[in-house]
Amino acid sequence: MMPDKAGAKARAEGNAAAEAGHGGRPAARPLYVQVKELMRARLSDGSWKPGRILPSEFELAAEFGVSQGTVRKALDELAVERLVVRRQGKGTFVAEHDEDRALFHFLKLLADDGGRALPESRVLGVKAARANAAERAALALEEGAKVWRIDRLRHLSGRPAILEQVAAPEALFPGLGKEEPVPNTLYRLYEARYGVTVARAEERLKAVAAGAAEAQALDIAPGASLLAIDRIAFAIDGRPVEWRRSLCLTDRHHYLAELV
Amino acid sequence: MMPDKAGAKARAEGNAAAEAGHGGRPAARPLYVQVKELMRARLSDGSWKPGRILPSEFELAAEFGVSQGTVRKALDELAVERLVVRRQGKGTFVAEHDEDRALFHFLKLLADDGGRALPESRVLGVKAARANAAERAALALEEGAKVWRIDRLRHLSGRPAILEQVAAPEALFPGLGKEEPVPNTLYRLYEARYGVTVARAEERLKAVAAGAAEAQALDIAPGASLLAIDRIAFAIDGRPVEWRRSLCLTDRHHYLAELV
DNA sequence: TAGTGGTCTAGACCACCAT
DNA sequence: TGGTGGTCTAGACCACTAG
Repeated sequence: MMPDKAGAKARAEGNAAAEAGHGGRPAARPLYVQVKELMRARLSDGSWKPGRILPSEFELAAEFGVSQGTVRKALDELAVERLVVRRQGKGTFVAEHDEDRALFHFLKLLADDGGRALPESRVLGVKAARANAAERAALALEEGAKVWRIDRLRHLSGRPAILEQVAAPEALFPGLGKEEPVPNTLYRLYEARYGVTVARAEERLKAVAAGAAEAQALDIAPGASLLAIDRIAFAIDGRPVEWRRSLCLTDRHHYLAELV
Repeated sequence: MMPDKAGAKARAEGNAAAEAGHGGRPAARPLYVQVKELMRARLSDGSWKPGRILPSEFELAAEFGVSQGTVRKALDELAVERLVVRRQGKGTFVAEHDEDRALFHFLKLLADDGGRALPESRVLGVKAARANAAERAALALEEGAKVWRIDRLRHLSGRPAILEQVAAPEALFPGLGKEEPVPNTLYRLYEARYGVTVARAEERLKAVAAGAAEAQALDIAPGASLLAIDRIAFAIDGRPVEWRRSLCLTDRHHYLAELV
């Protein structure tokens, strides 16, 4: 543990406790924030892989030279961010995009009757291309950078309901387009195959009119209203790693948002 | 403080500290959760009014017969729920729907260029009526209960953009329809005039086609795509207190959602 | 200077889980 | 039975605010 300012020497010599809490340490950023960032870095760089168990709070405290309570506060906040999962009596684990989380945590579209229909996908096409301006802006890419574009049609309750184009940087996901088959839950693939964990996302919604091709794919009339969802997904370190645009039929489904 | 099970007598006699943390108390629900619920009740029943300062953590701890750390944990969670606001060096305050929060915290519609245009309202009509089936379902009302219905047109960036109907139970807001004028920020009125604090809300979104009357009000073509937002607002105690349906033009605006 | 919330530590006991 | 996270207390010092 290397704190921001003073106290580093004392800490390195093993009397961290005496310095950190009770002593006259200036502490630019709170200790628990520093511990949290160190742990976040391990989650981000692959030192702690998804699904694996973390050292116990006391072990982490000893390693970082802080008290168990400080480690706990850092872990609490990582748990709120869903980067780790606590299981009483067992330990603390690195969060994983299991099938359920991948499918439902980031998919806010529900059936009007309350059910969650399984969103099965049919891939319409996969190709690599130079990123266009919108993709470069969303993904913070340089001019000339390449992306994979995946077009697919997803079904809800057995009916075509979501027409979707996914754009992902080729540099981050080499060979993604050659995966056979492209799985239904891309985030699991990003995590397992490329070590990229999607931690959060931003979605921007608009109501738009269906174009001719979209109408045909979704089996609706041209000009019908569709819910357009633009999503940017961010990795643990905050980098944007995927951009997708989904056109959704909302005659029997709706998008649910909770405001606190 | 009346804990769930055992320890009540000891606590009432003043040695709560000895019993609660170190003793053999079974503790069905954690102490801090019980403290939190007690404080939530005070916020809900008007004992602690919006804007007022709370007793200090030590005073609350003494009153409830727990340690300051336990009160702190309860307050931390209430702060996450935005029911209280902490200000270092000053104290902890009951959260208030100030102009900004009322306008922007629950309004997720942003201009595409990133600006937040002030949503000015023009009231089209206010009337009392028996709640229809949809309103009864959303607001958990009995057959025959009455609601106020407020129709209004809201402008964003100077253009008509949101056509909205608000439904609020008459029993909860007597005389609401006679307020002159009906203010732009209803939640502030609910709070200041009726003691009802909106704590959270659920929104369900769909893309719909504009009807003739809607198209005229919004100055668009009939059949154009609109974003329909159904919102149910809940008070601190969890009761639904308002239902509103907003039809939004999204050609220059979008709805922003964050997924964690 | 006094009071408040914010951080940090230390140590106790509980509930849960695997063995 | 031993180890884990979960709760609770106690007491210290810091940073901020106000008089």
